[in-house]
Amino acid sequence: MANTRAQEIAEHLRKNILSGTYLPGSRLHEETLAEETGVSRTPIRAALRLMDAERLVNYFPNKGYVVREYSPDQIRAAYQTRAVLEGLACRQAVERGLSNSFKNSLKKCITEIDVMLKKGSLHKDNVLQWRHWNAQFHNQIIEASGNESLAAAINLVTRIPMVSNSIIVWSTFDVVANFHEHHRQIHDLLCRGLAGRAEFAMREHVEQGGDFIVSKLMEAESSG
Amino acid sequence: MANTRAQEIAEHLRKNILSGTYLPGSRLHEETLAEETGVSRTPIRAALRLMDAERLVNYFPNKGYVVREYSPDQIRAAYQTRAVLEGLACRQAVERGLSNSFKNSLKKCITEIDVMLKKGSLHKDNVLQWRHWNAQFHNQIIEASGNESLAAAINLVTRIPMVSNSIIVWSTFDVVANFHEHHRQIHDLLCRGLAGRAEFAMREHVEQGGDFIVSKLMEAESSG
DNA sequence: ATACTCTAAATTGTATACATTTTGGAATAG
DNA sequence: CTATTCCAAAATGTATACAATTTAGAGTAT
Repeated sequence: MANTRAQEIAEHLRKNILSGTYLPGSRLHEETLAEETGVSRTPIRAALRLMDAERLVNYFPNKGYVVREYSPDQIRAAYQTRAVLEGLACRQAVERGLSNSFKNSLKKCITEIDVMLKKGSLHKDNVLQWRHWNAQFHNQIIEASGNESLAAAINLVTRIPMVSNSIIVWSTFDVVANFHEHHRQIHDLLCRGLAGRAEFAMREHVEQGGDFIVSKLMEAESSG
Repeated sequence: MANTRAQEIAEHLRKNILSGTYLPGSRLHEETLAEETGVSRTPIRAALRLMDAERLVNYFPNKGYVVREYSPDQIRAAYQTRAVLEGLACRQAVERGLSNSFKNSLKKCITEIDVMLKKGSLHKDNVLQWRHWNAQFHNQIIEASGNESLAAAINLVTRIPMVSNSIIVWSTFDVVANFHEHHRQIHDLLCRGLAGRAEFAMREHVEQGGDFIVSKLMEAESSG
């Protein structure tokens, strides 16, 4: 895993763009980044090109790179796209046949969150954990589909500056509990081999996630 | 549109990889490419990074770039992914509302191919035209969906070395005629506002395209 | 004041030189 | 003959110098 500098820089940029350290619309100045990270412009430029291909920044030839901005409509559209893709992941995972180790591994994602929710509220410290097990749940299904193109497409579509990693919006307990029920249902449908129902349950799950995020963003926009 | 050298090189590579001039599995040597194109390694490397992000090549750190190889299973998976995505494009295009100019423009893609097929056989010279109007049909629907993420995901998934641009396999008249009927049906469903049926008609259309390509590839593999 | 031109600074794009890593084969030991 | 070690050649990764383009602001004319 001894990567090249450019890849480390790419990881650095990805993280800071997704988390909002580099805000949407802000310019990414090559020399500044080079000084910040202690390398020359060469690997910086290589990393920036990757960010462009990953749709995290906009590239304007001879002008530079700007962190990509998403309107609420665009975010909604991205979630709708993700919804059909993750639905497909469920269907193909079933069609391919689920191993017992997969079923157990997926079950763990649910029981871990069970523990957190048992208290009736979600502690600040648990949010990171919740994000971990939530991501695990989704990623394991995607991997179980055995469809590389699908995985790549989902990656492309889910990484949105300042949204993907936004922690705050998920703090509403009721919503988290509701999504947790979705996961439980999806797990059940998968294990019972009900490919079609699992597909659409996942679709709806992701669509609701998108609805929630967009509504939260609109809220924040109008108030602050 | 006055692009940078790196972008020109990227276009050059993309074209040659998709068309099979650079065969899957073959190594892309930086200095050789630099000599071929008459530029230094710098823009070559920039372009190669893009090819990596577009999944047209595999990048092995400190080793180099190799044109990506797809197994029949992977190609099938890519088509299945594309199928749900283009299905979504149909649904969203309807939900968004179709302009008259769009309907006519889409209709033209059908009538143009009508002319070609009227003779009962497909001339060699027409194949390029057919590919043009076929691509137009699909792209117009994608554009009409107004979903940028969706368009990006489809681009990612449809560009497969030596397959996307393979002309030969589409030369079977009956198959082309059948797909043409699909287009006619999809156009009709779209214009009648039947979003759900259009979604699944397109899904099935693309899936059948995948079936055909994979079967042709297997054929060619076992014979040659 | 406004709009325009022109120039210098700033920024990105490319070429080249150098550093690091990988590769391949000769030499050698078993 | 096989396997191993080691070194030189080749290829990729990075830094730096230079070219081309864009940007910003002073100066000027209307």
